Amino acid sequence: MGSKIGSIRDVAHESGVSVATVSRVMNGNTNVKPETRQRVLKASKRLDYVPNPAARALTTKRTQTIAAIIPTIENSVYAKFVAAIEQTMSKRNYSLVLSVSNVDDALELAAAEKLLAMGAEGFILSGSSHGDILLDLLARRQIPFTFTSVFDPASDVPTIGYNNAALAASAIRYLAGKGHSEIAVIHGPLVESDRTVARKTGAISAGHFLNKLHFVETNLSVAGGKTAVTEVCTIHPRPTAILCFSDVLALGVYFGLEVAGLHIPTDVSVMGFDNLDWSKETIPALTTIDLPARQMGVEVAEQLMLTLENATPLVSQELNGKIIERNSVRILSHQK
Amino acid sequence: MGSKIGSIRDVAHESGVSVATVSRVMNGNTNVKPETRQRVLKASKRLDYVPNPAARALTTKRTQTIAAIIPTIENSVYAKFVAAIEQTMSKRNYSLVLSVSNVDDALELAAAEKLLAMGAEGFILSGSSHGDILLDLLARRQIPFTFTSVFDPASDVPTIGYNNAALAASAIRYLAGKGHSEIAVIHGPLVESDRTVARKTGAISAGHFLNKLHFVETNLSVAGGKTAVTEVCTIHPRPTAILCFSDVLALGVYFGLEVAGLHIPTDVSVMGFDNLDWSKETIPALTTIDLPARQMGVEVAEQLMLTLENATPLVSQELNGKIIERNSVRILSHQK
DNA sequence: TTCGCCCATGTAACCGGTTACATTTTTTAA
DNA sequence: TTAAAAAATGTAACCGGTTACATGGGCGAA
Repeated sequence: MGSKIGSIRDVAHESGVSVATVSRVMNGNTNVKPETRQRVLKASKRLDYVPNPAARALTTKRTQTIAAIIPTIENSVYAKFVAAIEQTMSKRNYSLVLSVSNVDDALELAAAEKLLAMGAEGFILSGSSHGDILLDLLARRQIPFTFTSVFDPASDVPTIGYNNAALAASAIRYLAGKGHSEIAVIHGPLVESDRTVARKTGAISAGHFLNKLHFVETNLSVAGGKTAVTEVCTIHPRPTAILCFSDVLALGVYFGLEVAGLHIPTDVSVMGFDNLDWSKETIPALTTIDLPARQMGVEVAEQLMLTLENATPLVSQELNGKIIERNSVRILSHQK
Repeated sequence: MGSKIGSIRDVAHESGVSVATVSRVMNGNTNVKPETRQRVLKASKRLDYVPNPAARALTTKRTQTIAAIIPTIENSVYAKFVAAIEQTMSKRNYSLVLSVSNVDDALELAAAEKLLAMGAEGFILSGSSHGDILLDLLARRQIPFTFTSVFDPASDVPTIGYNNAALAASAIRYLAGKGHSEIAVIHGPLVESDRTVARKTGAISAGHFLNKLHFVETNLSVAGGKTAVTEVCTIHPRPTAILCFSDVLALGVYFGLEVAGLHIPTDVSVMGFDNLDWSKETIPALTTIDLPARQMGVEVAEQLMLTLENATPLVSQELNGKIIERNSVRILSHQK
């Protein structure tokens, strides 16, 4: 009935050594005679001993916990990202605490304070626009943190991600290269995401020589993409291509165009952003931009762990997205 | 340059009171004179003081951390579930540590040990089939835990979820009621999910009076659903309805049927499971079974927190799924 | 005025690890 | 054989909170 959880002193007593030796065994310290080690291991197994993480954290000042604040895991690419972070950290016995929501600086700050009060040693933030109070807080406490999903060599904060503006620009250029000059761009709320803003900026910069670029803002969801189509259809002349800043939107567009009786890519070309798992399965298969979400998760997790262990500084890193050509974009014949 | 993080003694010194008083203020204890409280609050703000969670956990023996082990967050309904858990716990200052992967008992055990060593006080497990070693471990340590996504009043472990067998049976009955008697059922790997097994069992029990029920096992993904269609099309006579044990599969089926040149619901009816956000947007809108993923997350989080605080026992709870009729299932006229 | 009680506050032990330093044991070298 | 060096192990302080218990001040009742 020993319901009490065993402590290191119990193990020490049980195996007839001191607590220091037990501690050494538990931490893989080499200066322990093999047979002593065995004895301790046996005893700790017998007592079901697990070192108390709070006690350990108290002395070592390490919690092995990293926080991530992300906008949502419910759809899209964040789930992939989070899964990669979790896997990478779990390999090295770190844990991830997650907080969802960063549309609002105040909410994000509150979440961060909570995460901090839980012992998070490092922070993963999404995008590059965050409240000064939060950034100050992290700086004061000397908490390492990175921005993700963006790459900006000019930022003081390390950024690990891709160049959203350049990627959007390349998408526009790709479509232009296929002969499209009337292009609609569907995107999620600008106020919620600096990445969306960057993509829009990039699109504009690449699109100024085109007839027209039409931006349609909608909810970042399948439903949002679907309803945006009706707005696109009111444009004259009707755009020959729709660029969606997310595959999720593109899926909505597929359904919206079906409702409108428009065929992809014969009547309208569609291009996505993200390269989610299913995007190659749509009919027609979706031409999109592959974002290295998984790689980004691995990268950010690894850098943060390294920094926490060796105090090496975090470094910005650009990950490359690339256009995946499939069948949803048509070459405009009258253009060639 | 006071880079050192302030401790409670610093705050005590700064505000000219004892550590006990500071502690009382930080914990909202009432026995503190208002003006003293103010003085302490000021000082702690000035020093950017945040109580060390490890030290607190060490004495209180509470970490306010709950672990969840889920099969995947990458698609489907788990993301919703996790988001709900996180939100619910975050309101009460609990944190969620997540581990992804439970296809394998050994892996799951390893994950659980890690989570335990990180101080998880409660566990959320998915489904009802888990290794005995894990269950013993949790029992020995007296860690409260629940099975989720299933409801089974006969289980010794509290289950919070829905009755998978009954739901699948009701889906079959629904289709049969619409005149379908040749039904294909597409589902993910049986070995990976006892919920899938339960659904299959339920479908069989409700379907024994039908001409035929054809089960097709595939990957639990859009791609899996799509490829399963080709197998369904080889069945003679061709099933008039396809029941998918996940909306994700159903989406794949939509694309697969499009490839096969079959129209929904004219040629084939399709029914899903989950009621993901986008399922009402498909063309035709998907008839499916709504699973209360969000509610399940809230429920399990709340129960666990309650149990940890008041030692109230966990109780099984059935959440009701229900059929959402939309336009992807046709009434077979020759049947009426 | 004095006793007793309550409220506010302080003192110090304790939680369970880690680790610097001290001590004992073993090995190496002369 | 013995001193010195190296290896193994032990002792106890410390991390930063919480809290039981001790103390002291203010006030009402007698």
